[in-house]
Amino acid sequence: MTHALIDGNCFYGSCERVFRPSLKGKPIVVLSNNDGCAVARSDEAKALGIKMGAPWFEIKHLAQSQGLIALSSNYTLYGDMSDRMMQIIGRFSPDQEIYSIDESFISLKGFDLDLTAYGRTIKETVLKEIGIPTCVGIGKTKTLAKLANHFAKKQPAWNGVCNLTSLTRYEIASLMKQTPVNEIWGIGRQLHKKLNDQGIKTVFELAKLDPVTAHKNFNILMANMIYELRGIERISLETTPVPKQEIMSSRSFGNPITSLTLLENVLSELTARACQRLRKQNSCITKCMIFIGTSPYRSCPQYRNNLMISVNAPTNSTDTITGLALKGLRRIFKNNFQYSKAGILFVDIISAEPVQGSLFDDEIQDRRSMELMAVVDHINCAHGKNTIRLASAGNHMSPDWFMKQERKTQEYTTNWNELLIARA
DNA sequence: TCTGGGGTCCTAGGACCC
DNA sequence: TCTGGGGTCCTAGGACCC
Repeated sequence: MTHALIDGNCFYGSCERVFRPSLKGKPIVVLSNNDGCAVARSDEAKALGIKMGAPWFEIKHLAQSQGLIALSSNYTLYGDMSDRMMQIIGRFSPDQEIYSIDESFISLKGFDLDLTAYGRTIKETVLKEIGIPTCVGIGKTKTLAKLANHFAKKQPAWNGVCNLTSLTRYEIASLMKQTPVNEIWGIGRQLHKKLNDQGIKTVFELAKLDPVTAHKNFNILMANMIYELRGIERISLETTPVPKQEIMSSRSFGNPITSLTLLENVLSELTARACQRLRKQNSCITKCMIFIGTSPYRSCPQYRNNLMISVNAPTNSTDTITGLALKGLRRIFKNNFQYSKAGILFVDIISAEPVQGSLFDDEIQDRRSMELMAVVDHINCAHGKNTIRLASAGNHMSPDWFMKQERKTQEYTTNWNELLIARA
């Protein structure tokens, strides 16, 4: 097997730069919701020492002193740019896995050509067609492709394309000896510490470990990582999207909420969003969890609670689920707290196809509800989200309304009113 | 003043069964 | 004083990813 991993460099920042070329060459960061912390950094911003996830209030001073530019996140824009990028990449292989908003694996199995040159062509095509710079990593397994991508990004000599399959064993070993073990896909903070305690500091040292012992000392994931580093495939390419086993819709609020009514509005809309995603993958739920909480970062009285709710018969109806969610909310809501977060989590997701009705279920009602939801989704898709919603979601009340987004750019590609128009 | 939102997989331990 | 062995299912929590 041979895989390539293509990922967008500073993807969110690059999307912004496509529409505002003046941002090129400047230190920019894209902030999370509520303008909370940096979730994307340009090379220039990294050079200023800004870490991933750095809170904005801690790096704000760099705007004055170093010309750092911060933008609120514009997920509609990034989602659309991602779709376009993935489509372009998909032309280069019959098998593609879209791993995240900015990363895609493709299979290069059986490709009898110069893979390094092929990687370069992919990179150049994406740049030419949508203006997003990427890096390409090629390896025998997904883990090796990830590692190659890391080299392509970190070491300028590769020019953005690193093909491990073109190197000798000794060359690969030498690269692995220079690479700290935590650069591996799947080694986070805790595992890094544990491995370090055992004297395993480099990728090379990890690859040398006995997978069976590693399974005992850690878990199966660690064993798989070692096999993958040795070129033995353990993680396969997922070319067809698998239905989600969990769906979460939650928000933190820039300005805390104290009133039950407002919290009901928020939860109602979050539930509607989650239900829409549920129907999109043609699933139902039998259980869900709602949660609310104050901010642990504020020095106000703290309260956090959640409630697991069971549904009578499997459903994906916004109407039914919202009713249950709001009823649950009233049970866990307490007065006199400053709520900073709310959300709903769907667990126990099952296919919508052969729904087993409960004894007490009115089947006709259920079918009508499904039809109603299909119409709602259709209208919201054609005329913009939130065109139709439940009355409990309130009038023009959206969770995003409570979000701080002071630096957001326009939806250049998905909103007629915000298209970029060249002036003569 | 100010710290995101969305996921996955694995393991341990409890409840329950025979 | 003594308290099986084996199995399943479920849940909570930890670790990781982007």
